[in-house]
Amino acid sequence: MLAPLLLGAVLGYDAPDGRVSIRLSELEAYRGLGEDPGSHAFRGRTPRNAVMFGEPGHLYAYFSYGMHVCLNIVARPEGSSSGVLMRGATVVDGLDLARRRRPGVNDRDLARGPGRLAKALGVPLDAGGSDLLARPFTLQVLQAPLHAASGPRTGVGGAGGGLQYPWRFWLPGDEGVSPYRRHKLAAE
DNA sequence: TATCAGATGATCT
DNA sequence: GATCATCTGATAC
Repeated sequence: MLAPLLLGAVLGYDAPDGRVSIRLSELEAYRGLGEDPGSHAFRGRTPRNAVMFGEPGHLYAYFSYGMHVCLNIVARPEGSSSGVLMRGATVVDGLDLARRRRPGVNDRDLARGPGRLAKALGVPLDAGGSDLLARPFTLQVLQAPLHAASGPRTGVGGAGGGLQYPWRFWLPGDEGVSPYRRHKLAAE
C-alpha cells in the first residue's frame, strides 16, 4: 500500500501567483472497480475518474459538494484505478501566500482538510491529470517510512465506511491532522 | 471544545 | 433527481 509511504512527503506547486509547499500528514487510500465501495472508480470508468485508470504519480482532482476541490495521487498501474486522497498537511513553504489565499485562518488550519489543502496549494481543478513528478509540481518522498496510524476513513458513507476499510493513515500527534469527524450516520 | 445541519453544483443513474 | 472522499457557522455543553 502506497499511502503510508507518502506520509511526510513534501508536495510543492508553482502557481501563477507564487509557490506553496506542504508536508502531507493525513491520507486516505481508495481502490477501484468492485474492490472499494467508497471509491469513485467502484462502478467503473467515467469521464471524471478516467485519470485514476491512467499512470501512477498523476494528479486526480475533482470538484466536490459544489465548492471544494479535492486532490488525489494515482497510486497503482495497469488500470487498477486506485488513488490516495490528500486529506491534511502543514504548510512548509510559501506560508504568506497560503495565508493570503485563506484569510482569517490559523496557520495550522491552512491545509487541514481536503478542500482547504487544495485551496492553500492553489491547485485549480483543471490541473487534474498532471504529472506530479514534473513541473509545476514537485514531490519529495521520505526515504524511511514514518510511523503511521491507521483507522476508518472519514466522511465515507454507506458500505465504504467503517472499520471494514481502515485505509486512513496519519502521523500521530501532527497538527496537520484533522480531528475525527463523526459524519452524519445514515444508519448503523 | 464538541457536535450538528445547511449550503451548493458537478457528476452519475 | 439523488448523491457526495467537505467546509463553515451556529448551537449546546
